[in-house]
Parts: sequence; structure tokens; C-alpha cells
Amino acid sequence: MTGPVARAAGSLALHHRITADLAARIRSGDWPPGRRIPYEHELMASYGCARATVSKAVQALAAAGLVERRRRAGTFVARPRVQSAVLEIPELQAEISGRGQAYGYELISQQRRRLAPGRPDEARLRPAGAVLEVVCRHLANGAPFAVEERLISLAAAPEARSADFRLTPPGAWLLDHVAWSEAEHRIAAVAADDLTAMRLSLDPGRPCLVLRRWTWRAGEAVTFVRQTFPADAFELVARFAPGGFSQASGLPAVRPD
Amino acid sequence: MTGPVARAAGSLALHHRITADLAARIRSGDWPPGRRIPYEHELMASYGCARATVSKAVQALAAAGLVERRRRAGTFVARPRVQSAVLEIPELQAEISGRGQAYGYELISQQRRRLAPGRPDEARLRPAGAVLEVVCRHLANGAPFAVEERLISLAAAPEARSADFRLTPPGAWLLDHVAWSEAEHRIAAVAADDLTAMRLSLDPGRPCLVLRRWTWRAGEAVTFVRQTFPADAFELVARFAPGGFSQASGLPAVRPD
DNA sequence: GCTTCCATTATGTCTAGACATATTATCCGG
DNA sequence: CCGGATAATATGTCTAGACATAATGGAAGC
Repeated sequence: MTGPVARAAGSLALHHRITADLAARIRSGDWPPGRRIPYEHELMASYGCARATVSKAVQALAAAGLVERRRRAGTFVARPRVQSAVLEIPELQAEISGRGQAYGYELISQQRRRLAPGRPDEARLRPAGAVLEVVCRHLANGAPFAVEERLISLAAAPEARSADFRLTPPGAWLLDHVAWSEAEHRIAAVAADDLTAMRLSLDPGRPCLVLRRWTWRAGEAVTFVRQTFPADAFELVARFAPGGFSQASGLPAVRPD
Repeated sequence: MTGPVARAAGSLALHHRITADLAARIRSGDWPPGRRIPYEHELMASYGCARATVSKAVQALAAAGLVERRRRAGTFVARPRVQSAVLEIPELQAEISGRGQAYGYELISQQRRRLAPGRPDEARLRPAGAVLEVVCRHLANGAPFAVEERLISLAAAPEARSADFRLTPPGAWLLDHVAWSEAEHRIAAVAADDLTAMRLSLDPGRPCLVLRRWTWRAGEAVTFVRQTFPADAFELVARFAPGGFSQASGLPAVRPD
């Protein structure tokens, strides 16, 4: 039932090679958007392999959004949509250390309370009743880098009741204590209010970047965090690089650079 | 060579069902990070299907980053890394229309020039020589929504030489005239300078969200755009939802909601 | 001309294997 | 006790099929 498996010299699996080949022709504009790419049977013939193999390769392109597949019709180069990109959300400690700066952490307050119904940000955590509110500050080389205000649902993470955030940032603690989750981030610019300005050693009204993140676990609200950065402290990066495919998966990969 | 293909009643392909099953157990915390999930042969037995099928299902989990696979060792639940998320970069016309507001567009200036070596933003477009510089403004219900300053490489997009951006926003024009591309986005907060403040009808110094995007095509610089939004005009959204898998691909999908 | 029906066809899913490859546990010798 | 050779094994890749499904284009009928 089996023929000898002829592997290309390049030590790259054939289906990865096919994916890369096709992606290159698409990215170069050789095959423009809307154009049909060869049928699986044609690719099968031209690469001399089974249909399952080219199918896997073309699936990877489809997963990356480079092509669209239509039964009976064929596979077509998709119209580019630069409308989504992979956002890199740094862990602050790593971000600061990565710049060669000294990371510092200070707890400002830690208290139990109930959700305030009036605040829309908190409303999204709704199912949660009692929360732990942690306010802290991240420093780079001793200068304020970010203020972090966090709510942790005690229903979702009861261990937080006895956690001590005087030395450990709550983000790091949560990473170790809460399993897989979904999250939504919102990124905005704001003027520093008086309290935030004081905590960041800024003049009130100065621009700040605000990152808000809601996290759920299995549909249950776990935590809400609001990080405020002085405008010149840092910026977020997002990349869109449909050309690179990670070895293992066929997922679009960020450029190694 | 083939047995009858027993499809589950749910009309969902088996491998998708397996992926969803396993993802649910991971997301629920049932299988914590670091735990080994059943071997392919075990899953094969418990779902009563071929190894290729469970393999495809587990591959999808690996592609989504929920598990890590190690030869000879098995497949393990990955430690969660909320460090990347899918950023939704709106097309401004769609964004504004989607809010039920009237979209407006105004060209401010359009001229040919060479790259200015002094500006670091422009340096990244380096291989490009002559560029077209387009400055324009997007309006929502008549109020300034964003200022857009764009450079288009005339080497990469010579058709731009004869394009007329008085009525068509350059972003839309480029979508139709340039094929697949890579892009990098940077998101920051800034204080409005005098010129930007005037164009956005703001007081100078007021906070603004700035989105800068560099676009390459097959390694060649195509365009650089800088969009400046008043802080209260809008915010960017990014989602991280490893639990949902799109039908076609096994890519993590954003929540439909 | 228009709609309905049907054959065609490209992709979607799946099987039961095979061999390749990397890694790990174990065994053995020094 | 430690380090290196070895065997075991889980995943990685691939084949040559099979049937399922959906969409399309055209033919037949109104």
C-alpha cells in the first residue's frame, strides 16, 4: 500500500515546502487576489505526491487567510485584509528587563470589595461578586513605567484571598494560578487624571496609553486589569505576516526579526 | 480498504469535535498546564477512529498554542501565554459607518517628494526613493475622526503617480492596487502638536492615539501610514480566544459575539 | 426567458496502514 | 556512580485509496 517516501533534500517536510512555494507566489503578486490556484489534483501531479499532502499544504494557506477554498469551484487567492494582526502584549517585567533596564514593582493597595455597578469596565465582570482589588506600580530604572489597577474575581480564583501581592505582581501570580483563558484587550489614549498623574510622576492632563484587559476562564470572569503608561514610556507592536508559516502548525508566524 | 465513515449526528466533522472536546477540557482547567493529554493511540481508541484523524485534531490544538507536542514524550497542555492576541484594525470608513455615523473624507495635500533621511519613521521605508505623500482627514458625522499622513513608494506602486486621492482615501485605493503584504503596526499615545490639533479641532497637547503602519510587499517597502485619533474618538480591540476553532482551519477564532 | 433538476466536480473527511525521526528510559560497562 | 550505547515509543509524514458534500453549469421543462 505504500511507496517509498521520497523526501526532498532540504529536510523540510513536503507539505511545508508546498505551502511555502504557493505562499511565495501569492506574496510576490505572481498570483493576484481572486486568481484560482491549481486544483489539488494538479498540484498532486506536479509535486508527485498524494492528495492528502497537497491538501494539508493548501489548508495551511487557507488557515493563514491567504486563500479561500470553495467546493466545486477551486481555491482562490484571497483579497488582502490587513485588518487583523498579531498584537504582542508584553509582560511588563520581561519588557523592561529586555530593554536592559532594572525592573521595579511596588504594591499600592490591596483590598476586598464588591463590584461597583456604576463603572462600565467592571460591569463586564458581572457574574463575579466579591473581588480583590490590587493597585500597583511598575518601574523601569526607578522611574514609573505603568500603573496597574486590577480586579480579581474571588469566585473564579479563591486562592487569591490568601495571596500576598507585596512582592509578586498580580499578573505573574495569576499566570501561575489560573489555567487557560480567553481575553479581550482595549487600547486607548487618555489624559492622565490627578491620581494617575501623581502615581506616574506626570503633570495632570498629559497623554497616557491605557491597556484594559478582561479575562474569562470557561466563560467565567476571572480578572480585569487596567494598565496606564506615560505616552513616551512605550508602544504596542502588532505584526501581520502571512508569509511565514511555523513548522509545526501552519499558523502564520511573526517574523523572527 | 475503507470502513464506512460513521459521522456523528452533530454534522460536525469528527476531528473538529475532538479538537473542541480536548479544548474544553483544557480551558475548563480539567487538564491543567503541564499535564499530558492522552496519547494519539488512546484517543484513537476512545473515539474509534484512525490516528490521522486524532492527529489532525491535536495538531489544531498545537497550532492554537493550547498544547505542546514532544516526540516520544506525548502531548502536554501548554502554559498559557496571554502575550499575543488578534488585533482588529478597522478600516476607518467601515468603522464609522458601522457605528451608524456619516463617514466623511477630505484630502488635505498630495505631493511627490523624496524620503527625508532625518525621520526615523521614514527610514524603515528606505529602499524606496521617491514617494507620494498624502495627508487627509476622516470625519464622523462631520467631526474630525482621524488625521492620516501616508507615504506611498512610487517604486513599489508606480500607478500611484496618476492616482487621484481627492475623493478616494488612499487606504482603499491601495487595497485595490497592491496585493499581499506584510505589515507592522505600532500603537502609542501622544500629545497633539499644533498642526494635528488644528486638523482635529483639538487643543494642542490633548492626548491622541497614534497608529503607525509600515507595509511591505515581497520584502519591498510599499507604504507608511500614521493615523492620529483624538483620545475619545475610538479605541483598538484585540482578542485572545484559544477556545474557538474555526471550521475550516483549526485557527483560533475570535468569539462571534 | 425562466426555473427546476441533475450530473459533474473540487474540496472535505476519513481509513489502515507504512516508514521516518526524535527523544527518553534503561541497561551496561568503566 | 556516572556516562554512553541501545531499544522502545510517540509523534511526524505520507500513501492510495473511499465516500460525503456542496456548488456549479447546463439541460430539460414550463
